[in-house]
Amino acid sequence: MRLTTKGRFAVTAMMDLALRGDEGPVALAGVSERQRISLSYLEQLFGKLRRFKLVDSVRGPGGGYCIARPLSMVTVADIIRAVDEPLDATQCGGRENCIDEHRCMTHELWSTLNAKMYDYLSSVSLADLVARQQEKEASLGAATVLEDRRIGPHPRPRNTRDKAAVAL
Amino acid sequence: MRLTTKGRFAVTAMMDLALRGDEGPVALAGVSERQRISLSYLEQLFGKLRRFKLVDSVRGPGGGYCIARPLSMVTVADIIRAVDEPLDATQCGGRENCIDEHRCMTHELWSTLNAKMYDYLSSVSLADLVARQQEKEASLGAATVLEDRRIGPHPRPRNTRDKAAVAL
DNA sequence: ATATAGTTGACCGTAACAGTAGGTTATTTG
DNA sequence: CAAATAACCTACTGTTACGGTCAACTATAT
Repeated sequence: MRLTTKGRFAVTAMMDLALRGDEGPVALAGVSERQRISLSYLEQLFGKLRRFKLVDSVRGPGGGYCIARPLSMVTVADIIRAVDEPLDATQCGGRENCIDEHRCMTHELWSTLNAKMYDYLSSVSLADLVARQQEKEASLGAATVLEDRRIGPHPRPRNTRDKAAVAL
Repeated sequence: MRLTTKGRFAVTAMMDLALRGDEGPVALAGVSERQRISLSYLEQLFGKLRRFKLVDSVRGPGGGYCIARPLSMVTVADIIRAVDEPLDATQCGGRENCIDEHRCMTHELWSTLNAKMYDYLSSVSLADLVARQQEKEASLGAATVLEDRRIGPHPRPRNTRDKAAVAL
């Protein structure tokens, strides 16, 4: 399991979707500006997330992405696996540094570590992250963090019931 | 905490040292052949390990490296920290993707993961790995894994009491 | 004196990451 | 229908780190 900003970006973007998922599809342009992530880069990441069935896409005006399952069924491990393709680059995949047919002396060490990381990231779902985030916002009394930062007129399409940009 | 083959190589090499540490300094040339790791690469790694005081070096014929502390006082985390310099590249170090002065929504997620990885790797010492390895060898009845694979004549210097190449 | 072996620094090819740019296709709205 | 929107796709860039090589140097033991 590899850990890079790629995976972090993906989790952050999925969080953004989760927090405003009930307003219909979320456009990447919005995610890009709120989370300060390059739009084209997001498009690449969401291409992968879509191929892994973690999100559904809606094309055309008012379109965007929706999370494809209940938030409690999407774990951080799922997201990272989707974008950071080679899941277990951490281990010598049988060959490579493993001597002869014996497993290398440290083989178990790495596979155990891998499992521990995977266990943790699998234990955290988007629902958990959303709950944690809302808790934080409530205690701060501030809705600023997730405000819409778009500069232009960019009128929200359709479902903008302007339920306040705050939360779920 | 980054995980790469660099760290794996370093741990493997330290294991090699640990397993024959009582025969005096261990030359990198031997480690290189036994563990199939490029000598020059090992030299780089051990330069770092030495600067982090994890090993002591002895120059000249019969020289090599010794582990600088009791095996139980050297953890895998120590080794990885020494060679994979930027310890916590996993987190946004305060800036970078963290929005405004607020910590980004996923900040805690990553720092918790980091702590979990660190906890595990800190809980495993070279003494543990050595014990595990000897157990494995005993049950296999095979001493082949750690045999000296040098091809040339390369006579062992000094302390070669030929205590059998097997173990501690 | 000579061979050994650690020490240092420069260098190289590859691959992955992070990001950019341009285009195409589908869908909604006026 | 036409125009705007936004997903989709491909190719390309610049940077970084990894994995590894090479050559020169210094200290030490025989």
